[in-house]
Amino acid sequence: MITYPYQIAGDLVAIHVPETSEDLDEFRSWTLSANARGPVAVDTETTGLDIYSANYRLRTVQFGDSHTAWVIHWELGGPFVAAATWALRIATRMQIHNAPFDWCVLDRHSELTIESLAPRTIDTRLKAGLVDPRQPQDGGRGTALKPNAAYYVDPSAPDTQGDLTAVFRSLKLTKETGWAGIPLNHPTYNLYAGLDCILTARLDPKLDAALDGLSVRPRLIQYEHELARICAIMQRKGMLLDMDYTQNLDSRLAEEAARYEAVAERYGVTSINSPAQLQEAFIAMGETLVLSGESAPRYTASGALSMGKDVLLAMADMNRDWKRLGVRKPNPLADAVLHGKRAGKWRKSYAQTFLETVDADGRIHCFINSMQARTARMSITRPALQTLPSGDWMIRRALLAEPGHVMGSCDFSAVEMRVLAALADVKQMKHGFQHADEYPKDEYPDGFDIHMYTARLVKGAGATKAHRKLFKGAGFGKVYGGGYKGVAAQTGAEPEEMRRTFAEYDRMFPEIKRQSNRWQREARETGMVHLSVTGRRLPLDRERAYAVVNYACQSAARDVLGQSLLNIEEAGLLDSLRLPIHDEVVFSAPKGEAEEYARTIQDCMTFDLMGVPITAEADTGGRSWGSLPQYGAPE
DNA sequence: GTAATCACG
DNA sequence: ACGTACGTGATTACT
Repeated sequence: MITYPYQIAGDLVAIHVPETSEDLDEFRSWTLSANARGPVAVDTETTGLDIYSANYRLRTVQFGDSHTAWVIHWELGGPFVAAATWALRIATRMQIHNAPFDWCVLDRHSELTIESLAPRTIDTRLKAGLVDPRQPQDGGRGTALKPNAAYYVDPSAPDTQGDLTAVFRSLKLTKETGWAGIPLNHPTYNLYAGLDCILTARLDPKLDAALDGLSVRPRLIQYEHELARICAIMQRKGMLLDMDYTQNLDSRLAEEAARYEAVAERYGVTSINSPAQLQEAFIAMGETLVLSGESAPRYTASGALSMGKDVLLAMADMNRDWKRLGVRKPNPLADAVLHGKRAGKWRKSYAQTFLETVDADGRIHCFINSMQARTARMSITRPALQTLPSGDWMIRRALLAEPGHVMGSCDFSAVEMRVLAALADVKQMKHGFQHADEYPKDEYPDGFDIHMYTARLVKGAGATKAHRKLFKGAGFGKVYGGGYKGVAAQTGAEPEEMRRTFAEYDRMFPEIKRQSNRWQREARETGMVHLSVTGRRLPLDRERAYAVVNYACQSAARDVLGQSLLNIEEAGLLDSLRLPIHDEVVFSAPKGEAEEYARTIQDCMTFDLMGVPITAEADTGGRSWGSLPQYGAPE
């Protein structure tokens, strides 16, 4: 047995690395007594993040408590695998930092399943996020092990991940190759593997004390663990990729990008993604960069001339839907850059990422972070399946329902507006939502619409679609905490007209401003934290306290989606779930039962929130995601 | 690493 | 007193 002594928070701790079957017997007897004392911290080291790739390996499984850690060399197989598997089976409670990753690794590479691990798991990363959800770039501590261990356990605790990358470099390995290439017996690797467990074991009670001191509801902590499990199960299932289509798409986009890059090169632009080169070329062509109807060029945050999409579209004489405006002679470089950049982005960010992340069974297993944003919104990475182009079916066409299935999606109707009406007790708005079914069909041919309803409240029966558009902008402005100028800039409306619309909106729905002021005052009295309707802590930036309306609405809408996921599991349809997308779920349903699945999921996404009905509408399509009616792919 | 850009709800 | 668009992920250029 190799034992590494270390000091954590002034205590002597030991990291054991068993080498023989006698050592493993000692590990077993420690496990039995540690398990009797309380939860056991668990962690894994693997060859990287691509859990589902063919050559992926689980290298070590670590177990620990506050003073002792055991690094079991899974990679050696036989008795080591047997001992670790046994320990994972008998553990009554496990503390894991970022459990979904280890659940998925163990589910794929050991005999244990997410279903058997999750109910016994305490995720310290989830707990840290409930204390403070802010990421480091937003002024928070972040939820990684390192900053939390440093804050709660020992300020001088090593950066086990960061320091290892330095070790990788000394071994002529990189951040990418290091996890697979570092020798299994490397002392720092084993020391840090064990230390992570000890730090996790010590972090957990500190976080419990913090959560208790902040009166965070135990039910909320349990809810987040259930959502993490559901998202891990979606990740394990993955989504089928149409390989032939995607390979074809990749080469089509490559050809298209090259074609437009060649055009740009004729104007001296060698990198269409370089704003500096574009600016120079446009000025050389005699462009003033002042958009029609505007008095000055657009600038970026740091004062450079903007070369963004809006500017390029205007020069190419196109609107936001890429339709010709006919107000000027289109600039051929602007047109080439727009097309070239789009083809390049779609290829690199979508088509190629699909092909790089797909597993041997043709499935894409994105990472679903069930509690990522400050508002606890979920995020999806590797690939970012929440952000595929929605105005064109080309990319979504690459993702398929199961054989014999069709794709479905069910999205909430104006959920953030409904949540706003509920949370701010907006009388007239609530009335509209509550009586949505009673409005005449000729007034709302496509069903009740909150923005048209608002326009009618203000303008009377003569309200037009143009009015609706203005009030829709104002509604979004309220949900985002924006002002009329910002909304006017975003929607292209006249600032003066938007200012009037905002005034009318405020008169009709005075409760929003009132609630915003109340929330901001309460937050200032309680350390710049807003307590959401589900008891979630939402830290505010002092200089952007107005954002509280957005945080309250966005996080409540996220919790409504979370409850829907629990309901869908309860209804027995977890296996059909593919993705959560903020106000929508994507599912795969057997062809003959698609309508029934859609109805059930719709029911799971229908509730009452403080007297306001939350409703959802499901759609089903053909085999591909792109074939859903809103995208319109032929198959 | 930062800035800019572009994809989404 | 006044007004503020919110939240993400990924890529590329450039320092």
